[in-house]
Parts: sequence; C-alpha cells; structure tokens
Amino acid sequence: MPAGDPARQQLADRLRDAITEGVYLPGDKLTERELCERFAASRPSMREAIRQLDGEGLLEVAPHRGPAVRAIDEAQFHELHEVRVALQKLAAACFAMRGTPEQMDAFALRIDEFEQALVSRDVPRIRATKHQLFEAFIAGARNEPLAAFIRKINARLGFLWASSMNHPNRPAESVDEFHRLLDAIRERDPEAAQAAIVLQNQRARAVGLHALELFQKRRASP
Amino acid sequence: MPAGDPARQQLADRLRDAITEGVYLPGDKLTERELCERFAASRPSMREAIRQLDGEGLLEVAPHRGPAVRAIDEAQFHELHEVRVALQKLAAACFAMRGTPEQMDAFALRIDEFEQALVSRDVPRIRATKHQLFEAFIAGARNEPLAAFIRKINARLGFLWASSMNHPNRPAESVDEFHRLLDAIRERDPEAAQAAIVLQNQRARAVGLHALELFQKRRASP
DNA sequence: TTTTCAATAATGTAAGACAATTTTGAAGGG
DNA sequence: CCCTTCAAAATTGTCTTACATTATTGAAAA
Repeated sequence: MPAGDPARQQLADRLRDAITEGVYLPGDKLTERELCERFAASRPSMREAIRQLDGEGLLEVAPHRGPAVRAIDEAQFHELHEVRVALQKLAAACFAMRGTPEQMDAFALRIDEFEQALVSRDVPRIRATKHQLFEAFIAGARNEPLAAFIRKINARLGFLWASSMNHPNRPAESVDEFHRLLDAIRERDPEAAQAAIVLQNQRARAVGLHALELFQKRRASP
Repeated sequence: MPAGDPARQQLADRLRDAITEGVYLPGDKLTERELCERFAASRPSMREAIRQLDGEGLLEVAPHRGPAVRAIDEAQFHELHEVRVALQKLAAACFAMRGTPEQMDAFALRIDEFEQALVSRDVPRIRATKHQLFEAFIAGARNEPLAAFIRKINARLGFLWASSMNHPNRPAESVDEFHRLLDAIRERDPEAAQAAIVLQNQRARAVGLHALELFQKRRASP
C-alpha cells in the first residue's frame, strides 16, 4: 500500500481493514459524514472508496439508505465456508503442483512466525502473522484470481477472529495442521494437501460458527 | 435492474454489459471523458461506477493512467478457468444436494430456451438465453457468495463468446452436456453432477482458448 | 533519428449546491 | 399507553465548477 496511492485507494484500504478487524461489524450502518470525519476525507473520495468496497462485496448499499457492512447470518456463514473450502482446496492443490521451493520456504517461515506470535499472546501480532501466513499460502498457488477471491472471503470472515481469540488450545492444533499442509506441498502431493486444508477448515468452521453465535447474541441483547 | 436505480448503478451495469459483450475488450484503455459522453453521464457518477467495477475485478486502474479493461493472457485464462471449474463443481454439487424441484424445472426450461436460440442462429438471443441458463444454474446452488463469484468470472470471460460463435457443432454438444447435468441433479447425485460440469468446462476451455488466441492475433497485427 | 522538455490532456481531489428519499420525532387519535 | 400520521431534519444522489497532479504528446534541438 504505497503512500503515494490515490486518496480513494487509501480510504478503501483503511475502511476494509477496519471492517476486517471488527471496528465496524456486519450489519453496522455507515454514514458518509461519519466516515468522512473518521478518515478525514472529502465526500467524493469517500464515496468512491465505498463504491469499491461495494464492488468487492464487503458492503451492501441500498439506494438512499447508505452503505452497511454486509451482514452475515448462519446460513451465509455456511455458504461462505462452502466457497472458502472449495477455493482453498484448489489453492492447496495448485501450491503442491506448481509452487516453487522458495514459496514453500516462505510459507514455512510464516508458519513459524505465526507460531511464535501465538505464544506471545499478542493479539494484533497474531492477526498480522496469520494474515501473512495466508498471503504466503495463496502466493504459492500462483493464481491471481483465486488469490483475490480468497482475500475477499477472508475480509468478510475476519471479524470473527477479532474478539474471539478465547479458544485456548485451538491455535496449537492449527499450527500442526499447517505443518501437515506444508509437508504435503513439499512432497508435491495435491491430494494430501487438499485433505490437510479441508481438515483445517473443518476446525476453523466450528470455531467460527461458535464465534458467530456469540456475536449474534451480543448483538441482540443491548 | 429497476429503472429507479441510482445513476451510478445503471452506469456500472451498462459498462459491465458493454465489457461482457465485447464492446470494450480486455486491454482497452477507457477515458472518463469518452465514457461520460457515451453514457451521457456526469464525471462523479461515472467515476463511482468505474470504482465499483474496479472492486469487482473487471477493470484495472493505475494511478493517473485511468481505467482499462483487465487484460487476459493465456496464463490468466488458465487461472480463471481453474477457479471457474472449482466454483462450478461446487455449484453443481450444491444444486444436486439442495436444489428445489422448482429450480430444476426452471433450469430445464432455460436449457430448452437455449437450445431453441441455438437453432435460430440469433446471436444476441443465444447470449441472452445462455446468460439465463447460467443464472438458473447458480440459483439452484442456493449460495449467494458462490453465485457472485461465478458471475464475476463469467463477466471477464464473456467477451470470448461475443465474436467467436463460429464453432459449428460445439453448441449441440453443449446442450447435451447440460442435459446430463440436469439428469444428475434430478437424481440428487452430486458426484455425477460435478463430473458433468467438469466435462462441460473441458470443452468450453478448449473453445475459449482458441477464441483467445484468435483475439490476441487480431489484437497484435493492426 | 534520438533526446529533451514544454504544452496539452487526463486523472485526482475538493467544495458547494440542490433534488430526492428516508428517517425522525412530535402531534393527534384510538 | 400505544399506534398512526405527517412535517421537519438528516442523509444520500447528483451535478457543476475549479484546480492540483501526473502522464502523454509533439515540437524543437542535438
């Protein structure tokens, strides 16, 4: 994200990050005025940024009612996860088939950094290293459209990981799963890589669903 | 697409259609002024529409150089098709597993309409019915995010079908493949449905690759 | 012919204005 | 007390204008 980027691009990136990090939650209504004030932006630039995130599917915009963070109920969560698994299976197979050794090394490095971040209990650091871990994963697949789609899904589901880092032993399992995925990729075994990422997603799905239920209860009461 | 939609939305839809129909081809540079004149729009509205299609991945925008239809070389075509197959496999399986009988009937109807359009040799009608055929297909999968992704890929590959309807016997085969897909769905057989859609895509991939090569040669010489 | 650089064109950004629509909140009726 | 109605207020939609910034172009010079 170069500093010389157009204002609208920086705004889109910052708003996307804010949504992914749970500053704005699914269902939240956003007003142009508030966004302009928060990001110190002019209305035209902010509107262009909003339109970009609308096109990315992160926002839903009803005419004359302004943008809102695209809502997620349990049905949508299941749908998103279906797509997520399909795309990550493809990514895992592609990585195993045509990933370079350098990309595998980079992936291994990100796994280690993620593991170190986990023991540090530093939540922002965990989020950052997890993000880089996924970037290394999709980079190895060498398929830009696929990477773009996976990023869009992660952007929508990211909020679930923001406040629900309260699963004690799950992260350790997660690292093991990534190691198994890396092993399969290094052995150029697409089937095993797919199996590993499917297993990873099954666990992630259960944790995510739990986090979603918590989120919805917390949303319903106050 | 209600007529009362905001101007920016209508502009985005019209520009998307123009790109999908090959009015603007991948790699074409678009200027705001020309777009504003062609669509009789003001610059702010046009810019918002551009930003939306940018977010959808249909345009690529370099700072200070304006938007361009996202280019497609052979490598990108293969990548797009990899994702396309994965998503359509999922859609086929979902349709077979949870599609309603009404959605299957609607799909069958669209197949018939597509077949009738083929014999009529009316190219715009063929395009329209093919579009509706796909819409019926993704509707049966009952997964909105999945449908959105498939639409985005179809939007980028649509131009290949615009001028290269010159494959004589391929469409008939295509209809057969759709019938096999429908049969598998009606029998609630996800595996067979996936096999049918994979076969359909293998043929489509070959035809699309040929059309892409023609397009690139025609683009290189004049 | 190639290079340089100023003129031109295009994009980036902001401010202001007003129309169209939704939301809000108060008044009134049940 | 709750619900309905409706006018005021707030918000979004849209356009015009203006100017800064950057890329492109084309002419002049080497």
